[in-house]
Amino acid sequence: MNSAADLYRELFEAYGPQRWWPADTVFEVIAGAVLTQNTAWYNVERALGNLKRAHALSPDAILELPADELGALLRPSGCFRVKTRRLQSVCRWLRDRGGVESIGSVPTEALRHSLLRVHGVGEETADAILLYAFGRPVFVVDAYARRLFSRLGLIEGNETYRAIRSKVQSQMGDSAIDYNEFHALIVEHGKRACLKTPRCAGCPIPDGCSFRRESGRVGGP
DNA sequence: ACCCAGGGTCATA
DNA sequence: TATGACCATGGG
Repeated sequence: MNSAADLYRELFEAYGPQRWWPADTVFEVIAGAVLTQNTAWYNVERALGNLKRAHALSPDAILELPADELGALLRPSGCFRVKTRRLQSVCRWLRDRGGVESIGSVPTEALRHSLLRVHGVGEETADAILLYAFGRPVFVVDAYARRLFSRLGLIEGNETYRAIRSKVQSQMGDSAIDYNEFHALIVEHGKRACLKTPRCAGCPIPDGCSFRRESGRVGGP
C-alpha cells in the first residue's frame, strides 16, 4: 500500500466495479454534480425525479422556470435557494457555450478554468463534471479521499486540493475509466463506515484504513 | 437530540 | 491564508 494505484486495486478487488455516474444524459450528470454538494445521493435523486417529471431536465427548460418554481422542485436535495441559483448559473454557462456538444472539444485544463468561473462550481464539482460528464481522466478529491489517504500515510493531510490531485494522477496514469471507478470506490468504501469510526470492522484494506498511523505501521516514512 | 451527506460562497481577521 | 457561518433536507 505505497501508492494510490495500490489502493485502487485493493478497493476494486473488494467491492468490484461501481458503474458511476447513474444518469441518462450528460446534463443529468452535471445537474447531479451541483445538487449533490454536501448532500446524500438519495435526496438528489428525488430532486432529479422532480425535474424529470416537470420536463425540466435541460438548460433551456430550467432557465425558463421562475426561481421559486425551480426551488420547489429542488427542495428535497436541501439548500434549495442556494442550489437554485447554482443550477441556473451552470445552465447559463452551458447555453452561452452552445451546449454540451460544442464544449466536448475544449481541452481539459481550459474547460476546468472555465468551470471554476461558474458560480457554485468549486474544484471538486469541476473535476466531477470533467470526469463523469466529459470523460476526462482527472481524479476527484473529496473529503473521503483526503481522510483515507491521510490515514494510510499517502499524504500528510494538509495539502491543497490540486497537490493531492497531481500526486494521485502521477501514480495512476490517464485512464478516465480508472478515475471513474476509483472515486466511486472511495465513496462507497466511506459509506461502509470505515472512515467514520476510529476502528473499522471488516476493512478490506490490508492492515486497515483507520487510525493505525499512531501505532506506527501503515505507510509513512 | 444529535450528526452527517458524493461542497461552495461570503464575511471576517 | 485560514477559519467560521450559512445554506436546508432526510436518514441513521
